[in-house]
Amino acid sequence: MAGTFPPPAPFLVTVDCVVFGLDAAGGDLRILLIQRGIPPFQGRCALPGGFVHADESLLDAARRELAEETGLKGIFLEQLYTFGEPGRDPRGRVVSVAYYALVNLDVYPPRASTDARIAGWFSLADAPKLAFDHDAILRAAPERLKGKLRYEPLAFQLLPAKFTLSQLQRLYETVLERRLDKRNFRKKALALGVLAELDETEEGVAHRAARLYRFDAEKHARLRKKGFVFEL
Amino acid sequence: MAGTFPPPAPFLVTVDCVVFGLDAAGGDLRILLIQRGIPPFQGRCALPGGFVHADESLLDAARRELAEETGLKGIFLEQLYTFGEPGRDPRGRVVSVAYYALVNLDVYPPRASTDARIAGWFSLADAPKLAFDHDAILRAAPERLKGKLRYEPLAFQLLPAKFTLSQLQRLYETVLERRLDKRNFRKKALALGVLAELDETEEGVAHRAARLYRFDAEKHARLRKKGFVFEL
DNA sequence: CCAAAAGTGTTTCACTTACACCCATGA
DNA sequence: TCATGGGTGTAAGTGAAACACTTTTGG
Repeated sequence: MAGTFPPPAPFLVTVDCVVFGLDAAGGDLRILLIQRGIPPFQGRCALPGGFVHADESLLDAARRELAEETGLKGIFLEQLYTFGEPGRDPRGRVVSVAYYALVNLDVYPPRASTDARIAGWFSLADAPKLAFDHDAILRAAPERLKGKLRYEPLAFQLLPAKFTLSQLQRLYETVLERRLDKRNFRKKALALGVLAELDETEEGVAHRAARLYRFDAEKHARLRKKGFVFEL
Repeated sequence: MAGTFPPPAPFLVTVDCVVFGLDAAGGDLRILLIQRGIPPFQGRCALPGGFVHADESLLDAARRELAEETGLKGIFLEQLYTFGEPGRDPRGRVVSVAYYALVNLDVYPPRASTDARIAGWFSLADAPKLAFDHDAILRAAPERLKGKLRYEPLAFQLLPAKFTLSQLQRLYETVLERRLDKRNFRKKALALGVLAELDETEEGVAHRAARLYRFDAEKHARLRKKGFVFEL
């Protein structure tokens, strides 16, 4: 590069994804890990991800790697943070742009299609030690989720399309790590005006069936344009 | 890289800094731009920044570039977002990790020390068209600042060490783009318990001199450990 | 004495919190 | 009939918002 000294150093760029999934009961937030099929760290657990290709955007790369390594497509994906300490990757100077993804476990049973094996869904508490500096990436993600859940309708990415208010509440309790009052939560949730009540109830439960709701994304988009801020 | 196909693409990595500065009156938030001394976009305005060296962290690179191009040292610096669209830089595939910085204009009159010239402090409204995709980076920064100012004591990075409550209020009004009630603001600010009242007043004003305060960072750190969350 | 900003309390309203019982269902 | 979670209202308290005048200082 004319005029620059020292000359720019060559880098490799990867994307890595922290994929959050909610179990059916809604009481446990899990992370999807893969097991590396190739060195370095062969056999170790890691976040799904890989090198960004020459002609694709960072987001496209994250989408592609997620599809290749986990089979997940079309799910919520947002940039989290970029990690670039020298020495974080033995293959050389590698910068990793981390993303976090949200998915409902029921709808998308993941399956790998490349040489990375799905290791499975892990609770944050009992995730194994990961390859590279993926532990640090993993720790950063729940903080972001915690912060965003309050002010953006991210919860509906983790729930099935039709859900009960109790499921929604359990999700908030799980992510925010505190108990919420049932009556107050329901009042506030319904007052938002973006939950559509369905003429259906859940099935196959051994107690009174709960009413189902869906998130009205169109209504939310309309309200947002008028200055409305989702807050729960 | 054994086992990867196609082989990882080579990238260059830059850091770019959106430097916010507050004018003395406190009513205008400005951005520091430099004028590029070398191609590409020679002569155009741009954000201060440059290539990350082989052996330095991203944050260190941001600090170094900021010092080289603007003379600013030891100021608040936090990662903002990473931009990596193919084609965003004519020199090749370049990923830019953007940072934002906060500085008080009085304390740090900036001066360049490399071939990048200081172009000056610009209001967001009348910033010129920038090199690369720096316009997009520039647009992202105030959003982040707006969000963080409410929940973290960032304001004190923009103000002088000793400031009046009116200055603080003007800053909040400027960044949040809405008027605040004077009595309510002062009540809330003082109730936080992290502002130390000084036995001094401002000088050289053509009206009643206001009491000066400073931010008590130690007290804030102590309170934070006990679960206190700054909120204004 | 005038202009300019500093400084100061109270009331109203909205929202948050705390709290307990009956209902519907399937096993 | 029992166990399980679904569903509901009210009262008290807390924090936010609205609001106007007097004080101090330098010019």
